[in-house]
Amino acid sequence: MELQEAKDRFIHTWGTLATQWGINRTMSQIHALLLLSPKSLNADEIMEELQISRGNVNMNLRDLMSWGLIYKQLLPGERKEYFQAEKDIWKAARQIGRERRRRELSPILETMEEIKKGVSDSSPESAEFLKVVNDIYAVAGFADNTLDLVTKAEESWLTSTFMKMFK
Amino acid sequence: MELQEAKDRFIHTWGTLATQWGINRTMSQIHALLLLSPKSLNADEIMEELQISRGNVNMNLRDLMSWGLIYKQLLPGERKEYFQAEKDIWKAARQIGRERRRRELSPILETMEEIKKGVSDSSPESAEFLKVVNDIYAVAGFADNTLDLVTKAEESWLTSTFMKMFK
DNA sequence: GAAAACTTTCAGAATATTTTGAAAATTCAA
DNA sequence: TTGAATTTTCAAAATATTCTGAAAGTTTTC
Repeated sequence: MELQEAKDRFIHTWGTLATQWGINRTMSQIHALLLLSPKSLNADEIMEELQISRGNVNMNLRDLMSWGLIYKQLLPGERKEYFQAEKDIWKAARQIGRERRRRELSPILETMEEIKKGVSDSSPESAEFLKVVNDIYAVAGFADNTLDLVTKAEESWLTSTFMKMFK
Repeated sequence: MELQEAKDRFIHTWGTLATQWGINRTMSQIHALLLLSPKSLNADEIMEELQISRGNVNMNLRDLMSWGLIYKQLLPGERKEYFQAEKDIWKAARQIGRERRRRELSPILETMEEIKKGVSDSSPESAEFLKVVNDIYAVAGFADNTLDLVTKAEESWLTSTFMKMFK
């Protein structure tokens, strides 16, 4: 397998896997491209490499920055904006964890809390309903706490201390 | 807030949240409906309740069963198939964790492994590429192990021993 | 074995998401 | 300032996903 072939395969696969996670395919592919690129790239280079439009590139670069996975770089003597990926994969993974926690777990907790407030468990039916809501709240809270802990931890702690818990 | 209103809100919100997780809205709503239903429901009742077609109901019930989140029930004296949700939310959450691990983490590990095999780190460029691949492999492996252990653990262990780590 | 009751399938329709590309906005150098 | 270079926006087009409903398939009953 040629190096370029392997890289292309990586980028392609990364995009496909992302869709399963509910993440835009192109966003993932741009991320993969920047992860693999030794130097930072500008919009034109990304358009050329992935054969996609300028608008698409712009939008997804913006999203990737909001996820904290890439950085904008202004090179001296260059008008164009250059982008580079966070190359520390553990750091990037923590960032993804943080974002998913904020975007996906927090809304669950908020909604369950609101529902809990609004319903009194005066009737058996209400009590049963509230049990489900409370249980989901507890599970989501557990996931939320765990993700919080893990995303704040260092790689070394995760791979040593944390993993030893399970022994 | 009326109980029925709260239930409807729960079902609606659950569906909306699901789409963010890359999960079909209707599948989630059917799951929510069954979670909240004291008795098991048949296809017609679900069609009526959520105002969706028979084909849609059938397909999503099938998916929910493949996720291990609902069970088919054959009631004596009834021709129709009835469905009930796994009411133990911790059990359901473990099931979701197991499935996501199988569907989303395993493919990453497999792909990274294949790429690692196929590329020799003879050149500096190859070595750099392999570093990214190896790092992703390590992070995915960590997530894979953690999810494996958590999905095998009991609720009591998770909420007591595990949570003590946060102190 | 035939018909009724029910479930499954799947092609086409409806809906939702993503992408394009050109116009508008912004930035920067002179 | 001006205008060239670059980025951003967004309506329309392309694509992808989900849903429908009727036909085909299966199971059960008599």
